[in-house]
Amino acid sequence: MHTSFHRYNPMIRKLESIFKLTEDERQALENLPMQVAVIKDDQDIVREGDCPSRSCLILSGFTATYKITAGGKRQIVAFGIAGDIPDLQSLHLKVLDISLTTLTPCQVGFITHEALRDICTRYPRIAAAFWRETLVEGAIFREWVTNVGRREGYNRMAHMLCELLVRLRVVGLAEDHTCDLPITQSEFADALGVTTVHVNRVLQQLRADGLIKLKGDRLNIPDWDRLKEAGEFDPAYLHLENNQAAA
Amino acid sequence: MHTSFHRYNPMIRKLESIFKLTEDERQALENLPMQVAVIKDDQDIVREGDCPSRSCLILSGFTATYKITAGGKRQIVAFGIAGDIPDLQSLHLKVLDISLTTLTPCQVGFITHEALRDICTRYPRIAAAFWRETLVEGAIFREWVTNVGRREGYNRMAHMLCELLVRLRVVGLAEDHTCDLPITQSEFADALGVTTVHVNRVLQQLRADGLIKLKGDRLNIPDWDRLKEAGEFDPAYLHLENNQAAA
DNA sequence: CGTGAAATTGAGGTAAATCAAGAGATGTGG
DNA sequence: CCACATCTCTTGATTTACCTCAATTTCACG
Repeated sequence: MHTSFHRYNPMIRKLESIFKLTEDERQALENLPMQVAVIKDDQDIVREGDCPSRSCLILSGFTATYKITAGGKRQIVAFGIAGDIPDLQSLHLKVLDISLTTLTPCQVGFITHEALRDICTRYPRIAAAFWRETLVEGAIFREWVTNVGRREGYNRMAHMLCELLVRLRVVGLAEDHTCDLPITQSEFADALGVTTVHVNRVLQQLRADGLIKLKGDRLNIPDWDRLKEAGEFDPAYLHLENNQAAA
Repeated sequence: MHTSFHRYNPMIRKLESIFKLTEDERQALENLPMQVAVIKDDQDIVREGDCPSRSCLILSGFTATYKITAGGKRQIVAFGIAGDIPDLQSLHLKVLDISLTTLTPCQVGFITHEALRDICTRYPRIAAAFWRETLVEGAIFREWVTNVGRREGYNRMAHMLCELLVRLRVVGLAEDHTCDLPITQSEFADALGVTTVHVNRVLQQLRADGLIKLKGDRLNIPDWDRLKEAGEFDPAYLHLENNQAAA
């Protein structure tokens, strides 16, 4: 079925960059029952405290996984892009400890936990691949702790931009050193643990230093090596194995 | 076998607080081949970049999972206590993105990935339980990002102490509101993304406010409610389900 | 009882927060 | 198509939480 192949493209593409799927496994993934929905921007998909019975595959658009502190501040703990399943954890953790929102209009596919459990039982390698996905997600969290805990604003932002570009490359959403990046400065602030004002100043500095060109939703990185250096960025934690996107 | 039961106690105890293990499953866990080792304090168990062929179950003692930035700063991204398998990720992620060190003398059990894969194949519920463990670990990382990104030193430290106490309770290493906590101020600093000096000042403030008593390795929390409030601590992210330790 | 690690204290400096205001964008409805 | 609201970005002035540097004191322990 061409349509269903197309739908799953970003996730399958990501899995195939690590595992060689058998024809059977690929078929099983393509035929996973999925309810596709189009969601406006700034809409919560699930909320902290929910007990969802399905998980959400991002087909297009950007999402943010976030928490609100008792003091009312928002911390974004992850950005989601095409191919990600940001709440896959809910397959094994009953109550959600995070909220998930769209940053842009998104096309998402809801897959029931039942269907996911079923495919995991029948295809242990797919189960391992999903497990692995959540482990990579964990590795990214570790890097974020380090980024927020031990780097200054300037380098922190540089690191974030490096990560986003590489992840977008993996799913074919970046050509070379350019990509669409519809994330506002205030959203970056919530992800980096700084204020909007500071994000603004740091971005200006990065521009002035010739490390990035950022205009509207469009990011271009004229000097990848220097940006990587500024962000102390080593893509090893993304566990892309031999994927060229890391280069 | 009494000895092997004893060895696995902390991990099995943790799993059983969530899953009801069948006799079969419990036997399989107790019989997991494990190479027990005693390790001095401040010894790396594995290092970033390693490709280990086994994972490490902590039987006793405290460990830290950390990264070193290009600038030479250390960020601790997790504390490990009895029952944890801090490098279980290496089962599916070939290259380690973190280093693991002992903070105190530790008794650890090395379990080969082969043995782990084998038990996961034969007991899918155990596979799910291990997967779940790594998901809870991920949830803790998310909370740490939030803690470091959005709370001030004082509240950040309060939060950390709350988390440690609850986790120690789960494995029976805390009575009521008291526990052994052999973590130095400089280690707390590396975990919280602040300096040792600042940790010291913040701890003094917490003591002065009557929220904690901390003398040497011994932590006592005279006013749990106020400490929780200061740390904005809600144990939901630890996903303890009905475990009393969360109370 | 000495010795090194851990904890503590003080003084001065800085990255980033806060507060406040304005300038572009972008979109909506009349 | 313009008026108006709203969101995002930008800039400046001031404040502060935390850092840096540098001693000193306390403590654990062989």
